[in-house]
Amino acid sequence: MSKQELVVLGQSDESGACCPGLVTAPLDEDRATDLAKLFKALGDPVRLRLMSMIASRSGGEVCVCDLTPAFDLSQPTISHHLKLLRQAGLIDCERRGTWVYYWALPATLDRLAAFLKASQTAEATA
Amino acid sequence: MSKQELVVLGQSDESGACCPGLVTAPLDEDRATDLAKLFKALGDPVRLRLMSMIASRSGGEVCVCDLTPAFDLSQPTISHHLKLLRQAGLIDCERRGTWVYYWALPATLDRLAAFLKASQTAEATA
DNA sequence: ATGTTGCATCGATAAACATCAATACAACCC
DNA sequence: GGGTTGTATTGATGTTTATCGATGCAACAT
Repeated sequence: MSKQELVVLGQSDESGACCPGLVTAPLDEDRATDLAKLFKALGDPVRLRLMSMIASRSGGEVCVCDLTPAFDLSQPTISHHLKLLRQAGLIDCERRGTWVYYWALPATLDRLAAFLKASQTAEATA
Repeated sequence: MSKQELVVLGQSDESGACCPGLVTAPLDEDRATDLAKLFKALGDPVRLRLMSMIASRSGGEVCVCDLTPAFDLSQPTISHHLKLLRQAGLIDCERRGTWVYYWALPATLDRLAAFLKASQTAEATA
């Protein structure tokens, strides 16, 4: 029994076929534009913390009401950052009664990880 | 309710991540600020392509004179992006005669990769 | 219905950013 | 020296972004 891997949802494959990897070959313009949006979404401390707070709930969702008070920012600002993360495909949400719950979309994170992971293989000295 | 993805990965984690990882625990503010700078540096299509062009030269360096003509941008703009990548610790450079050569700093890429890689391990319970 | 609470959207503003032309600098060549 | 080439810096400009207060909307409670 070695590694078993089960991925649901659109993303086809991991580090190898689908995406070249940052180090394996120069990125073409389209892929660069696409991936840069993801990096940019994570390129803000508030969003990175939000993403981490959401993704570290392994089982599932976080209520916005648990996220907002963790920051010294207004509620609309947090809402705005959550929207950006959602537009980037990193998280999704659903309203349940009065509250809105967010959860991570691991496929997108995996895509980034795979893209960067190839970096390690090329430079043998890590 | 919406479908949650289920990712099972039997990898034996030898990445030796020094840092928590995005999914393992909520990021504290300092680490978030620090890592966000890296993501932001890669969050521009031009810089991402530059980074890829530089890093994909596994053995070594790229002359700026090879980078600039690959873009439809002015030379100062490319120079500016290279500076940002350098300030982020992703690349370094050296002048050799008339030309300036850039190379990737894999340790920084590895840090990002390790940070994201942990994302894949945590989704186990659904 | 009326009020209350949780969250999103709108409009405004100040800061950050990408970009360029012009210029400066550094190293070479003659 | 003077001229040329490669790269960085400067200054300006238009665009994007982070942030807020005010407001809107949805779901509950009474």
